Amino acid sequence: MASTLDEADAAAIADLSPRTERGRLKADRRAAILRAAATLFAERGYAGVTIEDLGAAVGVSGPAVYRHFPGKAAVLAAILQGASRTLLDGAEQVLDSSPDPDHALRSLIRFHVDFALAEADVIIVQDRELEQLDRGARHEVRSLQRRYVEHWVNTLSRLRPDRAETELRFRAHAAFGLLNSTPHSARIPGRRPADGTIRGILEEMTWASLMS
Amino acid sequence: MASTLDEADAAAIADLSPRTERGRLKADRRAAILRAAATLFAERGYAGVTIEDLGAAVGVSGPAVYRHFPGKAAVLAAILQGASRTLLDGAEQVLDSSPDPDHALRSLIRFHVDFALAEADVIIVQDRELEQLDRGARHEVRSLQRRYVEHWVNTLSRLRPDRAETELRFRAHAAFGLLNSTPHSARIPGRRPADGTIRGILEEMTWASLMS
DNA sequence: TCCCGATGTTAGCGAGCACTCACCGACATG
DNA sequence: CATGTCGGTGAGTGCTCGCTAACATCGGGA
Repeated sequence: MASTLDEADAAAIADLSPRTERGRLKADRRAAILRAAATLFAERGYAGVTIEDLGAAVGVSGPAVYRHFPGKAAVLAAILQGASRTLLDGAEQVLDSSPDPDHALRSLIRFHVDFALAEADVIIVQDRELEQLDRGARHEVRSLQRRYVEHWVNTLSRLRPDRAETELRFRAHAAFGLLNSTPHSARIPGRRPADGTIRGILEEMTWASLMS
Repeated sequence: MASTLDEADAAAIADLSPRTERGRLKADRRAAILRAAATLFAERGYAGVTIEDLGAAVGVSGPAVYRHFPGKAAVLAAILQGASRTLLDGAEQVLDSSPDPDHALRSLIRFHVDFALAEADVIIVQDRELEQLDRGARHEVRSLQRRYVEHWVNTLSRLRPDRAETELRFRAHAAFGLLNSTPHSARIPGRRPADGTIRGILEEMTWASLMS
C-alpha cells in the first residue's frame, strides 16, 4: 500500500532476476496469484473475494498470499497498474511504428481490441474497481490512463484538426466504452459471433463512431 | 428477497395509493432511500455502502431502513428492476409511435441517451452490480434487459435485413457500452463538452457505429 | 378520546474476513 | 554440514457490518 511505487519496483526487479530455483517459483506464484485474482475479481467483485479464495485458487491457503503481497489492496493495485502500463507501452510502440495518422488510429484500435479480448478479466476489473484503490495507487493508474487517452486524442487531432480536443477526448472515452463492452457481454452466455468476426466488427464500429 | 415479485408489486401498489399523510411520507422516504442508494452504490460500490450509510443519507439512522426494505439486497434489487422496467417501457412506447424503422432507431438512441444522462448513477450500478443479486432478482432483471435488447435488434433487423441477428445483437451490446460510457467518464472530473453537445455527439457516434 | 399499528430509536448478537503470530520444513550459501 | 532465510501452515484476534430485539412515539380510524 502507501505509494506502492517502491513495492512494485522491488517486485518487478525481483521478477526480472529469478536466477535461483526458489526465485523462479516465487515469481511464478506471484504471477499465478495475479491471474487468478483478476478472474475472481471480475466474477465476484473485489469485495466478494477473500484472501482465502485468492490462496485457494493457486493451491496455497490463506495467509500465504501475504508472502507475495502486503495485503489484498496491493493485489488489486498490481493488476490495475500492470494493465494500464501494458496499454500505455503498447500504444507508444504502435505509434512509433506508424507512418501516418490513419495507420496510427487503425493500429491503436486493433491493439486495444486485442487486449480487450485477451485480457477480458483485467478489463472488467479496471472498469469496475478503480475507486477501491488507495489515493496513491489510484493516482498512478489514473495518470497512466490519462497518458494513454492523450495518445488517442493526439492521433485523432491529426486526422480531424477541425474538432476541439475536448470533443475528441470525449469521443475517445466513448470508444473505450464500446471496445470494453465485449468482455461484459461475453459473460452473458448468449450466442455470439466467432472470435475473428468480433474483431472485425469492433474495429469497424469504433472507427465509424470516432470518425463520424 | 426470494423472488421479490410480490414484494415489488406490493410496494408499487402502496406507492400508488398514498391517500393518507402517513402513506405519502412512507412513499417519499422509500423513494429517497432508492435515490440515495443509487448515488452511494455508484460512488463506492454495493459492498462499500453500509445500511447505516443508507439511513444516514436520508436523515434516519441504521435499522430504520428495514421498515422500508427487507434487507440491503432488496434495495439494490429495487433499483435494478426499476431501471430495466423504465428502459423497457420507454422503448415500447417509443416504438409504438415510430412510423418507420429509421425513425424508430433514432428515437431509441435518443431515449437511451436521455436516460443515461438523467440517471447516471443508476446506469453505473446496473453495469456493475448485477451479479450481486440473488438468483431470482437477477433472472428478472436479465429478462427485462433481454427484451429491451430484442427491441433494438428487431429495429436494426428491419434496417439491415442483410445482417445476421447474432451480429446485430452483438452490435447493440457494443452500442450500449458506448452510450453507458458517459456516466463513467463523467465521474472523472475532466473538462467535457456542454450537455447539449454531448447528446448530439453520442447520438451521432451510436448511429454511425451501428450502421457502419 | 382511546388504542392499534406503523415508524423510529438504541443496544447488541453473530458471522465473516483481513491480517498477525508462532512455528515448521526445505533450500541455498558460507 | 551448519545455519539463516524464505515460503508455507493453523490458530487466533479484532473489527466491521447485516440484521434482530426491545422499547418509545405518534398519526389516524373507531
